[in-house]
Amino acid sequence: VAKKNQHSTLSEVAKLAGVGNATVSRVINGGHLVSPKTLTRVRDAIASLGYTPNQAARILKGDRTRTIGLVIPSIADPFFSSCAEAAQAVARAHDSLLIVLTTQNSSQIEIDSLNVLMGHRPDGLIIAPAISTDQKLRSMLDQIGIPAISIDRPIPKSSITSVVSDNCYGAKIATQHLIDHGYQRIACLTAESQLYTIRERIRGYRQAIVAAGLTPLLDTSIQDSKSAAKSIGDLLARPDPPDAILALKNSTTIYVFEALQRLNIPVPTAVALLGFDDFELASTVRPSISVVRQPMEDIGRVAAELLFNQLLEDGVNERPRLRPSRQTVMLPSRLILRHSCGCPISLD
Amino acid sequence: VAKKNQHSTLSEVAKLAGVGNATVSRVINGGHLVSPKTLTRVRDAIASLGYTPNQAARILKGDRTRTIGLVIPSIADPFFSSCAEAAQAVARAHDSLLIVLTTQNSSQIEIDSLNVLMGHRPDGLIIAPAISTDQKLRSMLDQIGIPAISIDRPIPKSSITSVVSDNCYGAKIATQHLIDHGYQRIACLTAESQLYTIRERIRGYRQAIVAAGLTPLLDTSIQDSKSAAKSIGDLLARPDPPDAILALKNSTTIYVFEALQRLNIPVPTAVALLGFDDFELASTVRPSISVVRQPMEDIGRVAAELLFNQLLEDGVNERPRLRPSRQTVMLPSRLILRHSCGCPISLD
DNA sequence: CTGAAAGCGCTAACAT
DNA sequence: ATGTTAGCGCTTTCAG
Repeated sequence: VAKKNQHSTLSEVAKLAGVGNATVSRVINGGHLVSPKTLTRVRDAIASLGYTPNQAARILKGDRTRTIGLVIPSIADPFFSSCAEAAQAVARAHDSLLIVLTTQNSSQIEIDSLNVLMGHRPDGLIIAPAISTDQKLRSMLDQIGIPAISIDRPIPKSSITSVVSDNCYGAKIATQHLIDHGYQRIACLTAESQLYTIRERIRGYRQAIVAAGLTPLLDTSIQDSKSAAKSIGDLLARPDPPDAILALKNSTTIYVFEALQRLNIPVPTAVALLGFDDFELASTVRPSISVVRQPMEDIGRVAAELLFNQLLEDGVNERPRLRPSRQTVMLPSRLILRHSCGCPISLD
Repeated sequence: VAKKNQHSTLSEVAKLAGVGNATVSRVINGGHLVSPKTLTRVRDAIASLGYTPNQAARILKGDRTRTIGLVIPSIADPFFSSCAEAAQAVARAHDSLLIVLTTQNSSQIEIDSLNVLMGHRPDGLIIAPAISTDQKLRSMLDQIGIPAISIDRPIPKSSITSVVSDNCYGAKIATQHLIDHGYQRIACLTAESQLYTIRERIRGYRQAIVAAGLTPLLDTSIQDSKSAAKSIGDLLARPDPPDAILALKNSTTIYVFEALQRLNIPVPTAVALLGFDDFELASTVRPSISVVRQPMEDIGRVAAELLFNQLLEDGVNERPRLRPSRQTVMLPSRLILRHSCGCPISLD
């Protein structure tokens, strides 16, 4: 007993308007080549039936589905939700639907999500890989046969273009800024040192430190404010205690700030602090926290624009070019100076 | 010159495996009623072709599309992205896809989004109405013929179930808490007083104030920390200056905090502060800020669960019952006590 | 257990 | 300017 779909169909509209299917189809696709009278009649029929074209049927006809996929670790993470918002705006401008799937940073869920997504035959796809070195992911992405772009994390050895922020440079100028302030022993604190973004930032930190003839001091074990406090305690107990701290990711910045506060260590006088990733209250807390700000929205926007560019090109050339040459687009981070690094800027 | 879709099809799998279409269909739908030998053969064929069933074609066959829609003002807003994350988890558990569309709080975009969404024939839909009193929205929702649930804001005069937090009660206990502390002149600061949520909170504030025989003191003009400072300045200049402030929404809480800080007004000694909506740094700033915390994830989760319940029921009864009786589900807010209200809790 | 065949709603030739 | 018709890829009777 098939429960008949209660949605009206194109044929019903055609019948009601007393025209053929093709005419209705023309009307819903812009109404060209249709006489004004018919146009009105059909539009009235559509309105009175509350008809909406069934996308599944259109998609089934082939070619473009006007759908793109976005696969990200989490939708609640400000970084990725900003990317998603920007990507959605671009998709909308191209008259396409963005389907967002989350992976919780699990490779398995990622593969499952990709399979679900592919069932909907997206025209293209943007992904922030859970584990960018994952072999399965790489081969899967090579198989799917639609343009893909990675964000936040490049996929090594693949031909996939990626859009990332200039993590290395951002960390480098941040470190350099601390050096310019005259700090000599700059510690670098972080977690998740296996991630591409973090490794890049560490690299930037190292470059600046070495170039200045200083000694790197790295602790990658900051899981929460407790471990931050422990780390800072250990650091300060050394014969050569740090006079500045560079935190390489959002949570670390906050944990370090909390720890310094709890340990009653005056910032920036005893120890200066410079963090990564801006957040709403960075300018409100005392002292306000200087940070490297990543262009989150830009990453989502540029990735989506690049994707649609590829789609357009592929549409023009008959067969999609084997692969557009791989590239990595680096978007500039910005140093936001506040008080915690020792800058004498006045609050407003 | 139609560019043939490069995806393989069910028929191709069938040909390769040397079986009929129906058999392949059975395999991808669980593999019941198929002999083990055939099963393996078909599965191998599927794997070697990298075949993924085309959802559009399945959907076209009718019945369930295993898709639900979520229409929210913004995906970058922590409140809604938390809802979205929770709803997606529920959808996934029901083997369904969640399609998220944003409205920027514009009624027009909302209607457009709804139309786009309906083209994909979702089984049901969750919506946080841009303007919950909007007449067009209401009639549209009544037309679409699929179960819908609203979140955060009920839709008056409609039969749509909604899931909201107990804004009124939350504001009431917050106010009561301040009263219990002994504050006598409690001002209430907010913005967007036309929104349902805010109106409810104002109601709760009033109830508590009046019940205690105190005088309400309301300012709904807090747009930023500048206007917060102005408002607070005015308030303190009165002959009967407030000794406590209740902020009714996230941004107001922060603006007020910033303003108090900038004006060098000691909290909670000169003026106590209690805010709405928890945020990551509420416990980090000094003093830490007491707030009413809304169950954001629960709202998304419960709404999705309710929706799937309705879908299941509708599936059982032949025709969807005219309308399940309308209801409003209120989820409890919680008072998170920290220092800003005057509580002597020790930080940990 | 398995296959043949009839559509699902729409688009795109091809006719008229 | 408009109607006819053949599928798109899949599910689902209905017969073997």
